[in-house]
Amino acid sequence: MPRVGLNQRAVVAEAARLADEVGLQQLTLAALAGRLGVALPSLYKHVRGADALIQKLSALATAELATELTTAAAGRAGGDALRAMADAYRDYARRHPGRYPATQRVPDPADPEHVVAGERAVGAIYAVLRGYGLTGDDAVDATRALRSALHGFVSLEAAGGFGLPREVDRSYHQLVAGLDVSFRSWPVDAP
Amino acid sequence: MPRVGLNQRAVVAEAARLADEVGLQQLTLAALAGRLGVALPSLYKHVRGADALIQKLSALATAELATELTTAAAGRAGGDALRAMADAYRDYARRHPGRYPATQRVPDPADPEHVVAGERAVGAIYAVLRGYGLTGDDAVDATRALRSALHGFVSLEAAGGFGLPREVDRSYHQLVAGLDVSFRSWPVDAP
DNA sequence: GCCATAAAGCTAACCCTATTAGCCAACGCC
DNA sequence: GGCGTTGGCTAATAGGGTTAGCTTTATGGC
Repeated sequence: MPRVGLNQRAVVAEAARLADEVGLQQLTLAALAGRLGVALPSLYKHVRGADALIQKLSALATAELATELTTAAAGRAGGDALRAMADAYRDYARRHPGRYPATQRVPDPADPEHVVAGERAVGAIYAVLRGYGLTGDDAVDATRALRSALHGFVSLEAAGGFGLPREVDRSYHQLVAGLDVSFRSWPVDAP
Repeated sequence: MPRVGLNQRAVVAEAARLADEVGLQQLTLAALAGRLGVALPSLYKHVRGADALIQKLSALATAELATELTTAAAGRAGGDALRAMADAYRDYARRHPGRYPATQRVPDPADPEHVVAGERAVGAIYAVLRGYGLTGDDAVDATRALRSALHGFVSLEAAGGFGLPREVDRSYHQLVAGLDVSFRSWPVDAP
């Protein structure tokens, strides 16, 4: 009986592909094992269990997203960088409907790769905000605002929450333009 | 053997309480049945199944949220109304960590109560935006932006996504202030 | 008051997923 | 070529959801 020759990387990579096809909720060890041509319990040689698998998938997706955000913002500044990054963000979420929700898991402190990926993603946002002259507490608030707006939009869109016929692209464009305006006069009012 | 005397309302209400305690993901028919002092299959006399239960829970939570948003905005206008509504939104999500995520399910078209609840919630937002002079497509875009920002913030907060020590209340306040600024000059740029 | 019927509960059985234990065989190294 | 490591397997357990079919309670018409 020849071996399939799996390792953790391959298992997680296939899990990511499967998640994108069927959705993160429907990602099941049974289906994954079937995909890999292996019996279900064999997966336990490579991952600790279902939860650990998703955590690893989160690390992978976060790293991918961080890279795409960084690339998008490279060589741009201010509103240009913001728009490019926002587009990259939404684009990733739409191309990877299964991986994207996994990126919202908080990184496992025991997984250095995961932690680094998370820092890279936040760092990319920070860099864009620096272009608006934001640092310190203001940058923290602005980062949270940006993440909230992008994540909120993208997840409502994925959930089918936008019923009306009005073009979603236009709405996203407006949202990002609104963020640009806000960041220009950040912090918006005195506490 | 005396009857417990359940009905769908009671089952869904208890499901909502349980979800708030253990999380929507951990809401299980088995646990719910135990709570209600009934065997698991008995629940099928009142709900079609696990998925239908969550959909009913979504209808309940959406109705509650719509009411709270409407109440918060009543008697206020402009930035005042926006802030009151945003506070009510986050407050609901924090008081009801299990119900809140259920509100993001798209309403079941076959459930008139659910549909109405969804319309009331969106209507409350629309009313606030009318205070900014927004109507038509602009209001659609602004509604999506507002929902995205609030939902994004609240769900990142619930997921523990805000690691830094910076006060979360302050960040939320800034986010809402930023929305206020944006809505004042909406639409932000020409398409 | 009585009985027919609908509704509310039950048990039993089945399927699917995750997990653990323990066995066996393939691969890699010396 | 032996031999340890390790990647795969089967079997078994537990938990959740679902369906079928039975029993008993409440209820309403007469």
